[in-house]
Amino acid sequence: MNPKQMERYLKTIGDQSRLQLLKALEQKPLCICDLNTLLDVSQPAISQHMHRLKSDEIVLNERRGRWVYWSLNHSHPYYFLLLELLKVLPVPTIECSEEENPCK
Amino acid sequence: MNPKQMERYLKTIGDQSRLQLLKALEQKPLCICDLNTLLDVSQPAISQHMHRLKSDEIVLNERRGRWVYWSLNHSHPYYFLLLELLKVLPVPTIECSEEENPCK
DNA sequence: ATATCATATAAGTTCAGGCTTATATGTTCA
DNA sequence: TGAACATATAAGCCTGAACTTATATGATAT
Repeated sequence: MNPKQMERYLKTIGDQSRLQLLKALEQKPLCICDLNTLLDVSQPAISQHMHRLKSDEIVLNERRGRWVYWSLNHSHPYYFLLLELLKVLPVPTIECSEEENPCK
Repeated sequence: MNPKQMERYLKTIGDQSRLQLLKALEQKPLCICDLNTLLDVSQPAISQHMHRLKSDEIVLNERRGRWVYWSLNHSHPYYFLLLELLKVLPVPTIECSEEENPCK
């Protein structure tokens, strides 16, 4: 790995919004509308963050009907290093039950 | 640690110039003029990078006469995580002997 | 088929930060 | 003391990226 590639990886995870999204996904796979209850930004912003993470293969996604579910890529070379970083972050509050999140 | 603080740390190390500077310091303490032979940027740029790293306590510095020597801070909470990242980077070529570097 | 809902893409704005050059500060030594 | 050298600070430029709103795409279900 060269410095430029490592910079790219660190810039991808080095964003407070994406760190919170990753922390939420550490618990379980979630769709965009679940993740949208976590941060105070627009739906396109969430989508853009997730695609940035995907372009670096840090997360995986899978469509299930109308929803696209996102999860951590356990096979990423820095998956364990990422877990080490996420360890010290607070678990965010996500609303993903039918009663709480109107998207279900 | 909150997401904003972690973002700050990752942004500090997530720069290809600073990664190369850190990799060089992993080998041994060096002064600005040594580090200046490593990257193709100006002396003020090196100085600014080092002060950014110092403000996050990732490196330490110590004046010895005209020179200021910089070293990794082994007591930083993420020192070992940093070593893990630096492990995969190539060791840069630094000129710091009297013959090679005119600053000595 | 078409309305509805979830997600993605496009385009534009704003702001942080990494560089530059110019200059100031600090140290040594004749 | 002042010249020479190492480093730091100041100010300005330019690019990338993190948002926004508007709109397009894709899937389900009536």
